[in-house]
Amino acid sequence: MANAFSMDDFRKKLQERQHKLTPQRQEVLQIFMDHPGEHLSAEDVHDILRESKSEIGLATVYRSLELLENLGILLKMEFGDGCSRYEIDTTDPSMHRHHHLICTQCGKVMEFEDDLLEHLEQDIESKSGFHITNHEVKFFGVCKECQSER
Amino acid sequence: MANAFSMDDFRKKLQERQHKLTPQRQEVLQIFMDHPGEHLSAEDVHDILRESKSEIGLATVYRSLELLENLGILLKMEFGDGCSRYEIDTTDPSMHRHHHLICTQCGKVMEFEDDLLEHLEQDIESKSGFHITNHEVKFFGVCKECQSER
DNA sequence: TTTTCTGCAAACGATTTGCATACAC
DNA sequence: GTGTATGCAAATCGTTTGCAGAAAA
Repeated sequence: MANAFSMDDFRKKLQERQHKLTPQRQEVLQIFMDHPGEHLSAEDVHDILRESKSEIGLATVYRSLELLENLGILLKMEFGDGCSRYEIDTTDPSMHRHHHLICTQCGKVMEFEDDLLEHLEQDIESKSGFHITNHEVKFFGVCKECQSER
Repeated sequence: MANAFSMDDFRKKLQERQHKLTPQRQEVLQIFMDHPGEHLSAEDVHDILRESKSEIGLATVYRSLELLENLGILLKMEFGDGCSRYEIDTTDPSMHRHHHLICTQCGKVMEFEDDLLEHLEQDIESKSGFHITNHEVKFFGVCKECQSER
């Protein structure tokens, strides 16, 4: 089980780079642990924090998200709605990245696991000399629910 | 050859929706026809127009791009550099969409043809009930040139 | 104590919009 | 002529940054 991520791991990663473990950073990370499978924007995080208890400056939220991304804890992604969204990076070397299905009617984002792209990556690397480090796949369409509504 | 796109097709599409064929719109489309394989932002288009001859308001460029996208003539895409980019939509039912290889060092964007995703789409549709209308695949990595520079 | 954070407000860059004028039809 | 488009400048929205005070280490 490579991804039982804990606050302790977080502390360690911070120390390695002489960063400090602040309550704000803990709270931001905690939100992502409490909302698995969601794709939260900076505003989302800020709102959730406000609702629960602790007000954190929006700028601090942005800075925390950037830090968490640099530490490899969060993944940053864009769904075309004008803001960046994040989720915990559950990638481990033996796992396959998941793809996103984005409903163009209700905006819902679903996830889909697949490993078909492994072959494609190898093919691309050998044909183009490009060294691939990451990929991002988005499918746009209409979800089941929106299809049944008329 | 389904994609010999012409200004006449453009005129027709505009008329269908009671839009007008203005010189500005023609020039914007012409730029994309003159720059195949490039992924131009609104600023890029505006700069090219300025360099060549005709100054067009930036707002008009944005409005033209949006219109061309709605008419299905341009495809809008994001490469994570903070702005939307466009290229002529060369999709036709018998062709496969191309993917993008984005070099995270020099920012270069290359294209890659593949049809592996056809199977994946069918798989997703049958498993999830999601009706896929489009997809977008990006590979991030380091291009051949950047690899050889140290 | 020293260095790194936070919060605020101001700055930013891409994109959008209101409105008066200009132009395609 | 009539309705749509343009150009400009102002507004907007997400995100970033400068700086002084606060808090980890």
